[in-house]
Amino acid sequence: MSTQQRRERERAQRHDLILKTARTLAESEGWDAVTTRRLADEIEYSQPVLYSHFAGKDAIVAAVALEGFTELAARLRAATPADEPRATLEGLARAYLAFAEENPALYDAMFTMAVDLPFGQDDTPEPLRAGFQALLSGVARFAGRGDPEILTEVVWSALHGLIALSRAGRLPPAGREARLALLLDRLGAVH
Amino acid sequence: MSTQQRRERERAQRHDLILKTARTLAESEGWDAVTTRRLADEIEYSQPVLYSHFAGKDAIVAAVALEGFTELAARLRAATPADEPRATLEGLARAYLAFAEENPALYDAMFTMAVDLPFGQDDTPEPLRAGFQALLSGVARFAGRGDPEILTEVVWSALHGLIALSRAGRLPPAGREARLALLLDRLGAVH
DNA sequence: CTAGAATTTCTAGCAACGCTAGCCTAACGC
DNA sequence: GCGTTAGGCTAGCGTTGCTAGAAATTCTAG
Repeated sequence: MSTQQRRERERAQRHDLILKTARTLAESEGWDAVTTRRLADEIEYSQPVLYSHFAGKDAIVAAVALEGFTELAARLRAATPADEPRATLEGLARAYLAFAEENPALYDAMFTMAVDLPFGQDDTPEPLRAGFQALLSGVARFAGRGDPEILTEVVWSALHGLIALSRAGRLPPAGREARLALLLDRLGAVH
Repeated sequence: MSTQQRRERERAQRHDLILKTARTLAESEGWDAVTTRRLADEIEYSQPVLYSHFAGKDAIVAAVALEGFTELAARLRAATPADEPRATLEGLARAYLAFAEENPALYDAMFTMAVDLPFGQDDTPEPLRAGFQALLSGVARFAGRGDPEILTEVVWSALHGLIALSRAGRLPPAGREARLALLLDRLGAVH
């Protein structure tokens, strides 16, 4: 009985090793470098073991993305709310932008690659729900008469848009703070 | 002399045929279906001819994306400005969203795939410049005291964010109009 | 009209990708 | 200590983007 427990523990460790390696590799050399061969090589196992843990490469990316949502949610919860609406939103926005900037590959996995992570449905994975909830509970503080969910979705969209366009080289880096200030002015006021 | 002109004309036609076929195929079956073999098959030539027109598959996607920017610019210019700021922004926003909705694969090529189309730099291709300019000239009408470029960038980011998150299934379709209304309220007011 | 030259197009194949069948080894339970 | 079983590995399939070199076509000139 105990040997089986040890095996399961070792399997769990290898499971985490795969995810950790995939993430590290993606962050340092980009997702293109994360091939099944390269990944197998890094963890010092052969390719087929990957498929005993995950259904395929997409599933690995999706699992990494889920980790990302958990971390993002934690970052957003750690953004301490201020007294004023605008300052509260600023804290959330800066936490969100910092997360995306510090973990570009992870953010890509969450929003650009892992398209088939359902959201806003019954079978939405818990980490995704937690991520939205963390943003929502912050935004709800200054939603005023409006629907806090709608406001949260718009805030989220705007932040994601800033990141996506910046990353694609469509927005000049110089105007970063000015764009954020404008966004906070417009969305951080109680209506 | 005339035979060379005919050849150049034929080459140009085939050039356009490749782009048209790639775009149609992408729009109907997704970019995954656009392989060099499939594309060669559709235009009834062999693979290597593709490489006599474009440096590689990425270059084909980039060329399709450029077409997209030209069309998007036209759509935005066609959005007739209204007297009120909010209505003007609404026209632009609806034109932008409609374009993205009607040409999902094209929009993907423009913003998700063709990452190496430089922007905001000296060597920015003309269609990209035109696209931003079309949005800018509309937004500038109600920029108020603020920097119209910054406002344009934020508007653009917000719209792109809405599209990107919606497409990834991250935003419930039901709230579409509500999100747009909120966005117009906040960004379409003169400050 | 024909022979040689030049250009264009195709056939065939390379390396790398995600993924899998089937053998082989090693650990386990009795 | 031995048969059984679980797990990992080798080898290979089909597909991808891309390219070298042969084949075919078109043009030029006598």
